[in-house]
Amino acid sequence: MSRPDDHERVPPARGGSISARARAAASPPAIYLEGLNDEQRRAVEATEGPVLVLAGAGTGKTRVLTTRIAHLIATGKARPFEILSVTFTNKAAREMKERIAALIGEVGEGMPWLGTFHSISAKILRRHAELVDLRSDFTILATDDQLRLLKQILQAEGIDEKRWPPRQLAGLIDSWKNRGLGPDKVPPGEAGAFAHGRGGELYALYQQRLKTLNAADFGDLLLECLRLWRENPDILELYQNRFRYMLVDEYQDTNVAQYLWLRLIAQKRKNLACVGDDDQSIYGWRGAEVDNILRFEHDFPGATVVRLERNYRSTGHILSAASHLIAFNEGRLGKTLHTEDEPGEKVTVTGAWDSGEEARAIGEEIEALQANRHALSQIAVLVRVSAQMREIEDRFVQLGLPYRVIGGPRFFERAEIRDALAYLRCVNSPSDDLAFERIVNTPKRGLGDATLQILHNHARAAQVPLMQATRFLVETDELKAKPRNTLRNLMAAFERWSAMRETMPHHELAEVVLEESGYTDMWQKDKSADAHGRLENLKEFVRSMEEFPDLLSFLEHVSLVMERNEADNEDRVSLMTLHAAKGLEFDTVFLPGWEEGLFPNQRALDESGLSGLEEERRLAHVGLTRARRRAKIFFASNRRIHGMWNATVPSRFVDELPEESVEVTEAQAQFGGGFGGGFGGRPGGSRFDQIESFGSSYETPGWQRAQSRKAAGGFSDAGGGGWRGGGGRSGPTVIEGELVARSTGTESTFEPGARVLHMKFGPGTVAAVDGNKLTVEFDKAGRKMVLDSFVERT
DNA sequence: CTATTCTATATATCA
DNA sequence: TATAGAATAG
Repeated sequence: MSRPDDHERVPPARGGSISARARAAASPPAIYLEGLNDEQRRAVEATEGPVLVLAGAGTGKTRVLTTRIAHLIATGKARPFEILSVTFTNKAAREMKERIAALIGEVGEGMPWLGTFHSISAKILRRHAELVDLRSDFTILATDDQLRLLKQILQAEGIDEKRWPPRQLAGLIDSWKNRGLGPDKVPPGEAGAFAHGRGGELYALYQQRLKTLNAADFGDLLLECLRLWRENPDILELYQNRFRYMLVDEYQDTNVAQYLWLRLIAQKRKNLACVGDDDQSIYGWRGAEVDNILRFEHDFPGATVVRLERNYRSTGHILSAASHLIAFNEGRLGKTLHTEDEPGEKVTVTGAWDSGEEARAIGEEIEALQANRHALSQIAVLVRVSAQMREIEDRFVQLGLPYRVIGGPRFFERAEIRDALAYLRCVNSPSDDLAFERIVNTPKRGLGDATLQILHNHARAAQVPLMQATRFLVETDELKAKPRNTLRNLMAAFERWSAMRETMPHHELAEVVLEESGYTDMWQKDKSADAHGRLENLKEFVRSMEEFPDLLSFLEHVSLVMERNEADNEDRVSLMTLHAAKGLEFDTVFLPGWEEGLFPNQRALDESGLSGLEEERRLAHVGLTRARRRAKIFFASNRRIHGMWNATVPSRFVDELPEESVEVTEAQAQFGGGFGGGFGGRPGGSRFDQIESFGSSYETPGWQRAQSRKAAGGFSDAGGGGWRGGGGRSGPTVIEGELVARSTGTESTFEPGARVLHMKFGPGTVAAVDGNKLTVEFDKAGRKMVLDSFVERT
């Protein structure tokens, strides 16, 4: 993305250089300002001093941001390379570039300082790497490299990985880095929480390792940038002077490190404009500090605050539902969204018997919409946790509904891509130990722990990179004959490839390397389901290299900016998590799983209490405000959690919606009466008779049933194990009826107290019988629910 | 060293 | 229930 920009040496503009003035004069009077409402216009034109734009969902935030940049350039206040513009995702950065280009004509590389915090920091660090003990070709460590490194450190320190998982340490280090804390500044209490007080020490060791590897992890990009500026005031001043204007998108998502970063860089000119929405802060768990936005006026005295409250996206009912809900939060700056759009359809709340029925109902509603010529690409299903996706996907597959999952593992995080990358990193830099380790035995070459250990020992003893140690060792008899030959061949191959670099375009070289190393072969021989897809990914990987001039620039940027390019214009339903949906909008949005425990998520509540709840509520608000014309909420009364069925209760958020904007329906009339019916669950069934509207009230049978269950204490009182209590317990009759209906229908011949033998769990005593399901107290395995066909009488 | 069996674990995710 | 990673057997 960012090639070295050639504007660097142009002397800084002074008020209005001739060219800038000429440009300003040449452009017709501010066409780009047309169509903005008063507030938006104010946000664009308040160029001087600190500005906070509180932009509610759908109020034209991105438009303000891009117009503001266009305005700065068109009026000659700054040239493109004097504007620092920070976003959180590459996607946002890309979109912004496109929109600016559309406004003021092609800027292309002219906005070199528009990017993510990380890419901008990396760019700065590469220029001054030596000042923070790195070389300018340092590698950027992805999460899995980071974990491997930590694991090595834990092993070297003799710390039990079981008791102190590397992941946990990685999480801790991350959270310290998010708060701008170096190893020396870690609060003793927190450092003590890991491995008997060795947390801080391990953090320091990790940082030390990074330096010797000439590597930085994502957190370091920011942290080292901070250190660079703090320790070198002259360099700080350089950047303070260069950036005449600064803009930050999604300010509510900034963490402490990013806040400090901004504060340093904005200290001098103070032309910092932050755009954000405290009601859309949903990343507290990864270090975002809502406080940053709540404190803005305090941190930047004299700040101009502009509120954007006119929503251009959603209809009245949707907006009032979202506003009413979010008003239950206490820690907020307070905005009142309004629209001049018509009220539109009410938000629907639909209760379903279980998650399967919920998925069915969604599928059917989508088919109905489809029959009404609703574009599938304008429909989204937003879930709280990705585990919810499977059942919905299953349903879509059955119905033949085209869908796409948004989010999930990124292209460059896939194993095959990281492997391929590791090969290239080795070709590029023989001292890249992490890359070498990754691929020495991939594909399998018969090199195991033992061999690797020898390499490691020598490398450490001689203070040389692994590859160099290997080159030396294959000429000695330190190694057994077999691994020695294997390694010698591998080293020869790397030498060959390095030589080819001179004579061959880098993407062809990549092909050769993957072919000759046997890597492509490995996947071709693999006959698992996803092997084909992996080969496709590898092809795409090689193809994507063509977009870069050479291997070096490719490597330098993949870790930060490579994304799966989904040039998919097909008409499909989108399925994603609520988090992934931020910033998107759809005509129709389905919101399944509004149940206590799932949403608001129990874990969020347990770990963060009230602030956790408020973040969950903001997430609900984000979900609702993604919808332009239709928002459809669902909850199920029974859901499987970690494979165990649980009775669930509608989310409190459902109760926080304004009654006048909500319509309550029932997914399946069959169970509406509660008792008696419900046997013989017919799959499919007719399409519309199941979704009955009982008018806009909270008085449908299902609703009341759900409420009474809620009042009765819900699943938490049901013994924790869902239905396992069966016979003995006084669980809701309906549940048992349903359970029997789901089973083969034959009543088990076992009775409580019978001794049985299970093929897996061994001997046990039947505690309860429920249809053909038994609850057995096993002598060894404990209490489990099993099908009677899996045990025999003893 | 590799293949199999076993066991622990399960919010969200950006760079 | 599903999966990833570790222990164990071959």
